Amino acid sequence: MAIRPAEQLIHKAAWLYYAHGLRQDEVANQLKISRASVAMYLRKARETGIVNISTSTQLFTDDVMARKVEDAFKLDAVWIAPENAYVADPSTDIAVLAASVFLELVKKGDRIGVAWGRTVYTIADIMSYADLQDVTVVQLCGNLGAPYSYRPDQCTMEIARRLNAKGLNFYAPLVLSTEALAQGLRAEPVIRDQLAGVSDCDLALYSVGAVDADSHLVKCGALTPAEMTALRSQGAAGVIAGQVIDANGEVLDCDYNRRVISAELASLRAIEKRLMVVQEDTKFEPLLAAIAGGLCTHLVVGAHMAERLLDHAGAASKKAS
Amino acid sequence: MAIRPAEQLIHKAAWLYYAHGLRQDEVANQLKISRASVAMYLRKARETGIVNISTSTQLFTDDVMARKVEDAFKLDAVWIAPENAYVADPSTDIAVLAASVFLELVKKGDRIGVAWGRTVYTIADIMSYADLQDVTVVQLCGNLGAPYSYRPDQCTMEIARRLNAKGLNFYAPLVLSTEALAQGLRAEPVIRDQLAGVSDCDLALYSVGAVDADSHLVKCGALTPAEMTALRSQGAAGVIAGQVIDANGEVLDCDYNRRVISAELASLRAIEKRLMVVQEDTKFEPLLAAIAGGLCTHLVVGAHMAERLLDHAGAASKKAS
DNA sequence: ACCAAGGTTTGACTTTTGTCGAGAGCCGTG
DNA sequence: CACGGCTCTCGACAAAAGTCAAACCTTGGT
Repeated sequence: MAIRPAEQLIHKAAWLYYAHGLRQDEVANQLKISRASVAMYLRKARETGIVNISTSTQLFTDDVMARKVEDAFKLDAVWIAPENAYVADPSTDIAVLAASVFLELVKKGDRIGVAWGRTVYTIADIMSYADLQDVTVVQLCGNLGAPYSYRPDQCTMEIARRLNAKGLNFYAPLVLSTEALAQGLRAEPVIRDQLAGVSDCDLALYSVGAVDADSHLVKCGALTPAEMTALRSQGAAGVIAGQVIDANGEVLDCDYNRRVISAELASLRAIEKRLMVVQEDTKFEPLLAAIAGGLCTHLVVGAHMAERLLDHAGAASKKAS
Repeated sequence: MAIRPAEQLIHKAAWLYYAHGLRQDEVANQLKISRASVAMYLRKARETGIVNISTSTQLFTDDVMARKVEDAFKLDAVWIAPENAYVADPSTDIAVLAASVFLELVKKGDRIGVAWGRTVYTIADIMSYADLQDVTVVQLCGNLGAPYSYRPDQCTMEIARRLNAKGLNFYAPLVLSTEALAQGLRAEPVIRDQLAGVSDCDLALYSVGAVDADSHLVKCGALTPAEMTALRSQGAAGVIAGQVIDANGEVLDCDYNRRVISAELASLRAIEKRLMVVQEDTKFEPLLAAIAGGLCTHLVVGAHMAERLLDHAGAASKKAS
């Protein structure tokens, strides 16, 4: 930096422009710089989180359907992204909504647990910047080998960066080749502390993975397609933070899970706000499993998925009566 | 309204524009309306608090001076508005800052106590809109006769309006002619409940009044200039929520105070965050009194006032040693 | 002392946004 | 059922904001 006009000037410009409502050229005059610079500073201010532009996500919770889903599944809050595309790329719609919701849920001083996956990374990627103080973002599960780009540590770091928060990574592989080694690693102080700290989180952000050949676990090489199929027949219904869960949302008793380094589901359940985001319609079963397991208090889904959830709940209650 | 496109459309437009980052003409296309309408909706969205643009007030707390004041007076947080005008009208600068700070301190579900005065009204007036849910704004003290425009109920209502919150007014005169009547009124359920509810607040916003002929109490006819002078010689040092306090920040034992309907200082002290805003440099003594009385945990002042505070603190500590 | 690299600043240009008055649809009322 | 009064809507213009390449410092290395 030249003479580090950075922070100070950016802040002043942002202040005059956004708080006082001056025009850019007025700001330029006050600060004795060119209007072009002001424009640039303002962009930086937005990118740094010095100014915060957020839009209320009310509309998406106020929806009747959202209320029904809340009631049917006893969730604290549900947001439904209207599928009836009023936006160019509907697939990012859920992510944009999720990012807004996330930012609305975060408070200063919070500790946030973040899992991994395409969904989470997409959210991180489009999330706007904020200036939360004393926020810590912790990684919920071990890392995966290189080939894939939505690595747990990347998700954690990226979100921490956007929030101006501290990122707490831990470097252990997500899955090891033997159970004994996994146990050993889990006992390692660095790892143990990290995992123990998960239950102290105020907010968790994750998605749920499908149990099929398209799963990240397969793509990353943690499991072969064949193993995945086998797990499925053993009752696997979804993947949470790298762990395979059954239809009740409990850890599936299988060799793979015993070799995984990740936060225990009990720790996750101890987190007050568990924000789950599901983009793909194909993840219906996994989502049901996650909800059944109490792994989600706050939910962001598309309209289509919401309908399926309601249908399911309706059918279930009819059968019960 | 034609077919009440209001909420829904405004919200969608705001969403596409601010969250998705589309341009106005793109939004117009999506929504099948003209760009001009979009521009109008967006303005409404901002005015309704559907979108929130806030700028961090960090710069003003990060200041060295602010830290010193915090330490010297044991305050939780201090914001200093630089007097060295880098803005056209420096007097509103403090108010703008105060409004931002206020919005930063408010949380969803909060209960907020608001006093009255020019300062408070100015803040309310320039405060941007927000969409806080479940916020209640309560009036801290009785009302004043008509002539003056910064009436307690107006301040309360205006702030409530900006926040999309519920305003809780109570209609009693600030000061009565006899002590007996005041006592009677205070015992009245409507009034008593309101006053009792003050200590449940999470945040208070007020300024401190001067004890001179310019005081609002005089201008509003609650006191004559002569009475004010008399109070001054009895030890009056400032005015908080309509009550006269002495240099220690305690209620002055005088006839006037006994006739006032207002929140007790003890209730005010029970409020976690007490945000005091002082615009005028002449209110030095009153401010000292308020601080001494523990009536302020968060403070917004101008640079000049901050200097005087520090000088005072420095002198006091020197004398002590 | 000179040069290259990196970042900042600027003026000129383009795109985007704000605004205004006119027109159009809807309602309650006489 | 025609009439103001009302708000919403639109097109066109003016204003403001965004962008870019070039000029310009500052710094650190050679």
